[in-house]
Amino acid sequence: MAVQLYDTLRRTVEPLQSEPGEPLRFYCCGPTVYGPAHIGNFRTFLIQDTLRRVLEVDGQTVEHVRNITDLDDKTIRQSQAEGLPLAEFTAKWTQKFQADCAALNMRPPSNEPSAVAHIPQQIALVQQLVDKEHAYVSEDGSVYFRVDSFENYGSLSKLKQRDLKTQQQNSAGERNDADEYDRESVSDFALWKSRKPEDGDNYWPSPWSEGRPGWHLECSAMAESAFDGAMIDLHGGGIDLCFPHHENEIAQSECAHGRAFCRHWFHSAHLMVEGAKMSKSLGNLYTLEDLQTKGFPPAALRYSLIASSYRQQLNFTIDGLHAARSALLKMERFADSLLAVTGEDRNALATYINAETASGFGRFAKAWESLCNNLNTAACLGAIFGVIGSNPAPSLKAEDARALLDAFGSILYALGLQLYSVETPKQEAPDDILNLAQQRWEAKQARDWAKADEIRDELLSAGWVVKDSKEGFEVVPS
RNA sequence: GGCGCGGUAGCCAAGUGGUAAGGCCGAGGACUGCAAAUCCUUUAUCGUCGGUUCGAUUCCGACCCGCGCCUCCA
Repeated sequence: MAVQLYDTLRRTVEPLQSEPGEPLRFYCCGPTVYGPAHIGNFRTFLIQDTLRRVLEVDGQTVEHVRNITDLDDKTIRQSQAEGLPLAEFTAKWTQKFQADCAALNMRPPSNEPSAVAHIPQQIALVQQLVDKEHAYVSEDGSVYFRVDSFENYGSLSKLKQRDLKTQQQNSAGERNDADEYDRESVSDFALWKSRKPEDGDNYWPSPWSEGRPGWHLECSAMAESAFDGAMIDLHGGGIDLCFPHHENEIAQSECAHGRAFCRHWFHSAHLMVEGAKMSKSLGNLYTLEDLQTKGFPPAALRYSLIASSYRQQLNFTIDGLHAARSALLKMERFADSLLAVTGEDRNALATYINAETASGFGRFAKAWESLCNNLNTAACLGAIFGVIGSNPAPSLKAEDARALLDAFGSILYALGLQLYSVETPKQEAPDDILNLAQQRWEAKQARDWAKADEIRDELLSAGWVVKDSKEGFEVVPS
């Protein structure tokens, strides 16, 4: 079954396949590196990573490009606030972003181009647009794209040009006053921004003025450069980028090159936090680090963020994170039961987690088909737990257990879920607690239940729970 | 106003024209001296009102409610 995915442009679910013999060229609008990425950012990037993994399991070669936006108002402003050169500042946050991605078990993209490293390409692109009169130079040396010159403008977001032209108020009812007064139309957008005092040292020479490229232009130029001029097969991003960012990318690239920019558009919905829009002022803007500090493993966050439909808004909650963690533990027990049959230890699971399936998906066929069907991760997880619920391990021969682990491993690879990473770290109890627990154990051995229970209550009020087994006991934080 | 997403059990969440996957939590049971852990069992008629149909949660229409985007926010 071919991988199918909803296409924002055509508004239908379409098969996803590259040209014969070509890799599937997948471009994602990456993060703006002016601070730590939040879980909303990661939802989008995790969905993209998951799709890329599904395509790999499907046997496709994916050229995954995700840019780093290191040149825009926010990076400039924030670097200056911290008194750091832009490059040093963005390098710091780029590294943090990459570390977070690794913690979330995201595959590194094939290529992570940076905007600052593509200034010449961007200038060349602007030049083409100026030459073809799709762009014009203003008095201060800025260059704007002439939206009127591109008939298809608005086709992705289905916004009619006349709506855009007449729409001079924003959603708050305020006038959209441009801070530039030299645009021909309010819907025109900047390709090149002439240098302003607040830009500091962050300007580059160009045929029009010293300045810097506009944000929309960066992606067009980087995509063109990364794919060596070939058309993008699949372009992803958060739903908010649909308009105007992607609309503008299309306009720039198609006007410059006279051919289609991208075949298939992939947008993921935003997330809410505890029922409210995520924002700093509400204090509900989580980063990966925030959640790790609260004791949640990255794998639980990954599970939580990919477990529901990517096209639907996700309401992120701490409860949901607990549920994700419990669900992962359930998967671990399932893996344990299979490894017990093959006679392997937990370390062996890693050998099963890869894009290949030697013997097909077997019992996990439904789980795999769900992923192929518009990345239905929720149905996939449901199918996985369907298999787990009727765990066949006890009746399997070792070779069958290995085949099942092979299929399970490929599904886990596609979802990017890491098992055996969600245990609460063992916390060594202090000596006095251990002493008490030892006394309780002795009382228990002497069948002095009253005393044993008394000590257990004492431990509990000190914050420790005793867990007995046949061989002995352990104490864990309550 | 334009474009888009959604309203399914306590929470999260799939799905189909023929009487609703799954996860979490809760409850009951097994196990245990009692617990914990684990295992088993268990919880809905799908926003409202009409229509089409032998039959609709699933198709059509209307309505109500929540949310997102509408110029640089993933």
